[in-house]
Amino acid sequence: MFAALAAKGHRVTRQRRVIVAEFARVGRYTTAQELHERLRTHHNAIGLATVYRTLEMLRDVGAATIQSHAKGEAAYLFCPIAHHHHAVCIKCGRVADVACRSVTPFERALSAELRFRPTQHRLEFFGTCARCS
Amino acid sequence: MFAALAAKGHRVTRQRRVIVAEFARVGRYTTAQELHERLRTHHNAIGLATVYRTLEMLRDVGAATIQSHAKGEAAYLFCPIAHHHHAVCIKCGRVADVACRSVTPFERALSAELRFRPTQHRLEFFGTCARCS
DNA sequence: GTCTCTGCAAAGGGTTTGCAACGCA
DNA sequence: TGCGTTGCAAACCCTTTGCAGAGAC
Repeated sequence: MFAALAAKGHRVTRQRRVIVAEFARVGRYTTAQELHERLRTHHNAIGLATVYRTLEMLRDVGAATIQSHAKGEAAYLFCPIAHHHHAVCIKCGRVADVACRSVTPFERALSAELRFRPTQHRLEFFGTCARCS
Repeated sequence: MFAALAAKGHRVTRQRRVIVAEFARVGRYTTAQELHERLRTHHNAIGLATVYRTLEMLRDVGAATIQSHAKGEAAYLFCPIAHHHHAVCIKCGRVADVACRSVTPFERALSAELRFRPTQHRLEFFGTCARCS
């Protein structure tokens, strides 16, 4: 994970370690503001701008995804693994990773019917997780 | 479409007709600012706040979806029909509607393996449309 | 006639930026 | 030592809000 940073010429600093650790611990979509607040609480004062810059950097190296559903703050999810999908719990917000499968036939239909050439897709499920059911 | 407004106690005004017409014409994700600019160009000066309020109202009556992928502005898509998916062209931005199918087996697997109870999903394809290929 | 809508401008608030000090590599 | 990073605060800019006049029904 940190190796990916170095590979892109980014440095591994104390702040980045702390932010990434906390970000990974959250396990759901979170905002820069919330992360900043959590770090303040944990006695690791880190500038808000640094949190924003770090999240943006993580996105750049493919270790985070952004999604601002509604107006207001942008939500980031720590997500360092390759292509897959998400099952988002609408009660607790926790996000489970789900392997990608069975979208291919759908894509084939797209090509045939619309002459649309799919190169990427995004699939998210919303519902209730085991704990919240 | 306008009937849905009346049904929810909204009024059909000149501004709303113009905004909806232009919004529907766009055929891709667009922003309040862009819509406002297009209307200004077309000699239909309408306040920016009115554009924002109208988009929000359309979302309320289920005729628009919002999605702010990146930072900055929120993107709205005119989308007055029931559940379906989108095929977004990464070159011209045009969005084609795609009927929903073949996600059910995936959902069943989710229930079985994660004890996650899916109630909703969102699927989007990105690629090149017929015109841009 | 009533109650909603519009336009304007100001307020609000999340995000970015400039710059000097700091600290990985 | 060199160059990326941090922190602070100010700047930005998208979005919302307050209010008086206009308009839908």
